[in-house]
Amino acid sequence: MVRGRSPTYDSQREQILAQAAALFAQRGYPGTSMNEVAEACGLSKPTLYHYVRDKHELLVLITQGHIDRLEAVVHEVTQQNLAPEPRLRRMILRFVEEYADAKNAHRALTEDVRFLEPIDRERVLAGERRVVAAFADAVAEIRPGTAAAAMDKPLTMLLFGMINWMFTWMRPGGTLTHADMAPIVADLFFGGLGAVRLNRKRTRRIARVALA
Amino acid sequence: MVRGRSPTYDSQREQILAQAAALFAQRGYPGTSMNEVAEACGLSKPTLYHYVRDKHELLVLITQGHIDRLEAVVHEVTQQNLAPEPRLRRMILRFVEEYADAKNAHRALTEDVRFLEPIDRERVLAGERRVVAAFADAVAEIRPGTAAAAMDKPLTMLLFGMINWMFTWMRPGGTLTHADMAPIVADLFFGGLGAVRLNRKRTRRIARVALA
DNA sequence: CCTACCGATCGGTAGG
DNA sequence: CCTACCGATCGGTAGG
Repeated sequence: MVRGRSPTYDSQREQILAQAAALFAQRGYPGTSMNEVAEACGLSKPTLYHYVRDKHELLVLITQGHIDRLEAVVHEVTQQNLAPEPRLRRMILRFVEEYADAKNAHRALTEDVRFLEPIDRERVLAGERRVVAAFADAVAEIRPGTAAAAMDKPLTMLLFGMINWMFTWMRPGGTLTHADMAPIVADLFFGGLGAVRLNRKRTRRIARVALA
Repeated sequence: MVRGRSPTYDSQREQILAQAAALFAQRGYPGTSMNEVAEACGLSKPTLYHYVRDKHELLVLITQGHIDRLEAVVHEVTQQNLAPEPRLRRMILRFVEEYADAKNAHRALTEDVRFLEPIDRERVLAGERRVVAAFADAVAEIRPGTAAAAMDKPLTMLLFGMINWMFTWMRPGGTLTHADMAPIVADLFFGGLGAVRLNRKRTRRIARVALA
């Protein structure tokens, strides 16, 4: 006969993760103390430790949870069987929305993943690689041909740069929302792909590098 | 009669800044101890404190020095009196080169500026704003007209996203160098500008927001 | 330029 | 024997 956890245990834990993510986003993982996490949650430190094993577990749950949601978005969009361009446009929009909803977890993912233990870091980075691969696949289908294929990944990373950098300059209460920016990012990227593709001299040079 | 500093004082100080920048880039500012800085420099901690007043001064010198160099690049390119597009292309290339040379300082600038004291942070951010304004001016000259002017700054920030994000995924020893990427970023951006500009429906909506 | 320390705070846990 | 907490303090280490 198991008495079980408090009915509020899971929601309390979720609130702790949200507070910790906000503090990690503001002050970084090493710059955040468990005392501050406890205080932000309105809990004593021993009570905080009732809900989480240690500081490290907070970072694991925040970063892994975020990358899991991003992977879920990728799978959801992939299952819609869209053509490459609408598929990538859809993924851009859904990612920007996800970043806006989970901006604290997103910053922790981009800046604090280095503080994970190797085994946890490797699991998170594997998720990141699968996400990047899904985007790069769409880019590759939009840019068919073997010579320029070496540029699919770098171009995909430029796209991630535009959307990952948005959280550094967009104001939460501004007139321009994340949802407004998504189609602009997509237009800029798809419009720009044509300009990069048409540069034949470079394509030949890149192909030489790829074959070397 | 002043005995003066050791002739190696300034070079020793530069080496300390370089080592500290590398540690801040790896482990973040709060995650780096002065013991680690001293050890990396092959100095005792008291000797380290002979060259720098405190941990904070290291961060000030690293971030301010980097933004000063970036502003110098802006002024150098501006004085060449190029047309808007070649001017912006030149700035992109020179920035990417500067980031490659000072990637540790660049990461400290982007991630650790929040740990500066308010007065130092404000000075650094003022430099960043002048740099962004110089890029945004070139973007505005490339996209003349009043209706779409509200998008000059967001588009400029997407450009910064592409180049600022490069340090997270480019491998120092890879076949693709930072100098290779600069014209690709420029092609993608200028090619994409046309696609964003041609979207008249959105331009009207953005204009309404700007006038509201 | 060293050892030896300080006030404080770190992440984490004791007894009750 | 579980959970949900408290005031106080653990062993070590931070910047200086």
